[in-house]
Amino acid sequence: MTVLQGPLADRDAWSAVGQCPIEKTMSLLGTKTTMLLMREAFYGTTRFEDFWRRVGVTKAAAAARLSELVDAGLLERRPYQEPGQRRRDEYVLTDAGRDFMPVVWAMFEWGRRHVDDSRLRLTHLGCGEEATVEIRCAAGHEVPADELGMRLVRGR
Amino acid sequence: MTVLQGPLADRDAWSAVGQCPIEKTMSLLGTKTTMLLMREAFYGTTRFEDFWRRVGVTKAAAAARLSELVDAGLLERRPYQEPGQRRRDEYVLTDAGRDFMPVVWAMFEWGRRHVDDSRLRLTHLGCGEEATVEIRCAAGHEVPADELGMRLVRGR
DNA sequence: CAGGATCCCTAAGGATACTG
DNA sequence: CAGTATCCTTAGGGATCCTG
Repeated sequence: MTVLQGPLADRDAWSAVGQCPIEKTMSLLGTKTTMLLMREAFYGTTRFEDFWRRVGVTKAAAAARLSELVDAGLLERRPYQEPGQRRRDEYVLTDAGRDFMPVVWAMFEWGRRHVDDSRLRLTHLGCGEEATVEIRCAAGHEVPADELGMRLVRGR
Repeated sequence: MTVLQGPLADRDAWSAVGQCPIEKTMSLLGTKTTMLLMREAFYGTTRFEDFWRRVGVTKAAAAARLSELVDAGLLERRPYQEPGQRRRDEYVLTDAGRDFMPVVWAMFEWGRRHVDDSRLRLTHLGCGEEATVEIRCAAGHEVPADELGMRLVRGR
């Protein structure tokens, strides 16, 4: 599995490292509804009504989670106006929101392979090939489980 | 964003597709404790005591989530015996568990970049380069948000 | 060390009704 | 359409005590 390097070798001496980013991410966005709202945003949904109906939750739940997503910076409220209607807001992805795609699609892929047996496939529209979520290094190698390590950098 | 192709173009006509794998994955494994237990498993933790202590939860919570992970097939109980001690079980990753790595490390990466500002970095031990979680197609292209689509395959 | 049992608390959601 | 307000239920988790 993941190997801990240098000062990290002793898993119990991690106090200097601080709270884990996984924990912070889960505390902020770790509910089923939140993941499904992000899925919808990736599918192109922007209107409140479409969000709660497609995700299958009540308006109250959708409103609460959408506000959290806006506060966390993954979605942005943008005003729009339909002819003859009053001004409303729609929810659009920010860069931080788009950056969340690997999380959502990694869950999709795991579920598809190990529980769901779904017929849906992620696709690269550019070339038509199937797409997957993978761990890869800056040199371009795909990183298998036993070659993945954790390192502590200094400064920022 | 993600573009829906062919019969999927109308997001509201998805009844044939069935329940989303993301939803199933979150229903099964969507708690903070579960994610942190998987993080520990990736770090190499196998003993019950280490799990609950390092994740920072009570033994009751750890036992409940670990059992779920075993039932879901991500961890496996394996008997071991220390000299002079009774037989106990340790928890080791299965293939399905290793397959869950992109989910956990994608969360890690998002949190590190957008909330935590952590000094930890994923590393490819083979070459020493930094590793990230990315979406890539079978032809080897990295897939940007606006080139990711969803397709419905037939049969299995 | 590896749990199971009990009691209490909190966050997330469902249902339903109401407003601009 | 886009929410807000209220009431209720449930799952996850903390604390504490007990057992093999």
